[in-house]
Amino acid sequence: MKARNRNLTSLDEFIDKKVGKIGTESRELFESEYDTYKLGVLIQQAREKKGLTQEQLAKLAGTNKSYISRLERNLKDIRFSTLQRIINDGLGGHLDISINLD
Amino acid sequence: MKARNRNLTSLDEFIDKKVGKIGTESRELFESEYDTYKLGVLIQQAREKKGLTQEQLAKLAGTNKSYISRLERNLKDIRFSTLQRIINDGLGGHLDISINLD
DNA sequence: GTTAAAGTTGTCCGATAAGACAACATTCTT
DNA sequence: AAGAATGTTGTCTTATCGGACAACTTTAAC
Repeated sequence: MKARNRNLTSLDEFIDKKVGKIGTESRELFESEYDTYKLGVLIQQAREKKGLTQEQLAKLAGTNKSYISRLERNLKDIRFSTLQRIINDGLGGHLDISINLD
Repeated sequence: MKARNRNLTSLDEFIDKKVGKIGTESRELFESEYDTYKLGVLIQQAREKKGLTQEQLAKLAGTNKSYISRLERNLKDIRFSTLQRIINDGLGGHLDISINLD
């Protein structure tokens, strides 16, 4: 969501107006909330691709379905190890991370 | 580190012997510890690329140098939000994550 | 070799992630 | 439409992350 591709879209302009320009505090908050939101969507998509229910995934990952539900929709924060456990043990997948210094 | 590329290397065989085969509990522990280790190295490399000291990075990220030191060498776990804050505010970069379902 | 800068480690403590489990809501099946 | 499966939400509790700051160690500069 950061200013990585230069061609302005109407969505970017909309967000600029709605939550503030990049760099402002309100925008930073929005960005980080959006990132955790994305994480939830990512997990949900992977789970559905695997054909698992939240309860099945929870069992495999050693947690419970209420946690998975919160993770997918309204989670505030998550530990790196928890994320890994869910992806490795639960989804049988692998988490790839990289740092992009723009 | 997971069995993603198929050509066996002597390092893989060494790890198999040393900490156990993939799937065993001891190996799982090793893998996750290795992943957090990698994360620390990733941060350190990015920091050095930016020409920052631990203290400078800490200031930018709103933490202190002792935490950065631990993050880079012997951290057990980290919150997603903390990792983001360090990369965004501290390094002026962006964290890219994706789930690889093998 | 001395001094300063940079990095490491110990310890305390407040904030919060995450497990547990029940109650409720939504969606699916027949 | 009823019942079952799946998903959501409230709340309590425990474990631990992360901030603070001091003391110590290592590295760099002169």
